[in-house]
Amino acid sequence: MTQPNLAYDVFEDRCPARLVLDRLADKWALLILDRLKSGPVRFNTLRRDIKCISQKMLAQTLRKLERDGLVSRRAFPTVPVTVEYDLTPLGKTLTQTVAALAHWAEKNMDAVLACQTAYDSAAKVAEP
Amino acid sequence: MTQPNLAYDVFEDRCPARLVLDRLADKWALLILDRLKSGPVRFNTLRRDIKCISQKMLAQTLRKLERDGLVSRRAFPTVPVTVEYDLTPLGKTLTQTVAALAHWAEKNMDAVLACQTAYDSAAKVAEP
DNA sequence: CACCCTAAGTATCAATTAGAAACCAGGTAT
DNA sequence: ATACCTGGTTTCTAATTGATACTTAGGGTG
Repeated sequence: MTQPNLAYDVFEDRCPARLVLDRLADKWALLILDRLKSGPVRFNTLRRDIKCISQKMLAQTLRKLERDGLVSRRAFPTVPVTVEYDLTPLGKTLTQTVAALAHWAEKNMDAVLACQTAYDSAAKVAEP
Repeated sequence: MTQPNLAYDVFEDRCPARLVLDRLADKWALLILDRLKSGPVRFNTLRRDIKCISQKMLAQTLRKLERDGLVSRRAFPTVPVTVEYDLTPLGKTLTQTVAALAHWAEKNMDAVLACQTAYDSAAKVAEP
């Protein structure tokens, strides 16, 4: 696993791949990408569906994802204005992976929770 | 895609799956998990390999991953003390997915960078 | 006309979090 | 004695987040 075949390496600080991973390593970004996997969604629908995301973080994260070419924005001159967000082809190449992460979280949540409880009670015993 | 078959849903705010995703949606956690995929690694090796991670964030993230049952810690009474971190069986079920994310970043970095440049120059034109 | 409604955002400010750097324990080597 | 090793913790500052309010542009109602 120590084969730097690719020119890029997420472990390198200067490597732009690190920046890209950093963008992906974001709760809201992952949830947005996952929510968009089945087709275009409007701003306020995202806001409603991704519980407790603030308007600010939604707008901010969408803008970043758009800048990165993962999400596209289309505004329709309806009234009030309609704005649709969708995955770009590049964004679509991520859906599998993002969905896998979200799915892992849902599937293994119980195990993680149990580990946390065990860890915490062990710590309580050790540290009187 | 609107089938809440699982009892848990990352889109729900109260759902613990959200907490788990939140832990995974972290730059340092992903890099640590990825670095550990090929076997146990010592603290300072992690620190050296994951460029520019601070001691504080490394210790903090390792502690969280340990609490979540994804990473195990073993201290050997050598001198100076040796501490090895390793993936737990639960942690190992994540390696595929995490590696896929890291790999995606490395593979698609150029495309993302190009999109960013295009986005920025378009913005510069639109906003004089 | 005045008033309130919607969608899709910004602006503002407090609170949380990350990062940089120093410090610590406990032991070895010089 | 002094300096150095590992594996941390503490402290302080800078950046990010979250909560809340405001904006813009138009439309419907009384």
